[in-house]
Amino acid sequence: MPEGHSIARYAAQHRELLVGSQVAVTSPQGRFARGASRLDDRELTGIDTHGKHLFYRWRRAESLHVHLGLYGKFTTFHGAPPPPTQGTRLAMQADGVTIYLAGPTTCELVTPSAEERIRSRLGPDPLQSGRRGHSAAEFVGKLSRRSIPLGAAIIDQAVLAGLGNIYRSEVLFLTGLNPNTVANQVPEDKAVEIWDTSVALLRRGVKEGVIRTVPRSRIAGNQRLFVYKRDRYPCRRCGGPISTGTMADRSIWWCQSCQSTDHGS
DNA sequence: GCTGCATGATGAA
DNA sequence: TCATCCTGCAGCA
Repeated sequence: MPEGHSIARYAAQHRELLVGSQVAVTSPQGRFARGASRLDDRELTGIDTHGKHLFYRWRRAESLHVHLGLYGKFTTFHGAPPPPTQGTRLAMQADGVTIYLAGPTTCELVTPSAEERIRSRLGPDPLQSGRRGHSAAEFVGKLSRRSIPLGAAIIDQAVLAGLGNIYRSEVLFLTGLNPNTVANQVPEDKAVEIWDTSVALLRRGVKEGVIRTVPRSRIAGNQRLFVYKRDRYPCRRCGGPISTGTMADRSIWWCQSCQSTDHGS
């Protein structure tokens, strides 16, 4: 679930439900007990995101930094919540709403300087496109300094913050780029296209709550993607085979003929 | 009931 | 490049 669009949705939902309220914060599991006690009964003043990272702001307290990793999940309950499970790291309650957090990679308090260190390692976030530090130009610059394969570069959060393993395959298909292309060999106009495509896809993901890259009119059943995990099916565009391999330690899929290394020139 | 895998990231080697 | 951490569930017996 959690690529950048999911994080943005959680942030929006939690803003709606909790910002402006005094929040009862606990750690039923106990692993965040100390942090929870520092936040308990404080007012939540805002929530910011950067790629897959969440930062919760409180009146007179350090920020809460959450990263869901591969398994982390928030669950929201209106009214009486079920008892927390053994895995419930964090519980936030206010105004009849309860939010549980289970399985995060990170759930910690951060000082402003610690947050700065985290953010300084992150590239531009397509969902913040237009804000300072989050532009196509920033992305193009970072991409041009990498001599790793493009398929590895665009899920490197230091290059582009927010894309995960599904989006990387889909973005490269939609831009017609082969994942094996060396990042710094990508022409600038194609790099800008990667950024613009990421912006559009992530925004759609935020709006719809699922990752969909295939236009609605072409969707058969619930098949929403062009290439991700589709190596047993023909390419939706050319009918050719979908290739798969491992890149940056994770599986990747692409169409050999639609995604030519020389980008069709 | 068990195994392996997954939309993530880190740190050691 | 690999082991590791965390949870949930599909697939298989």
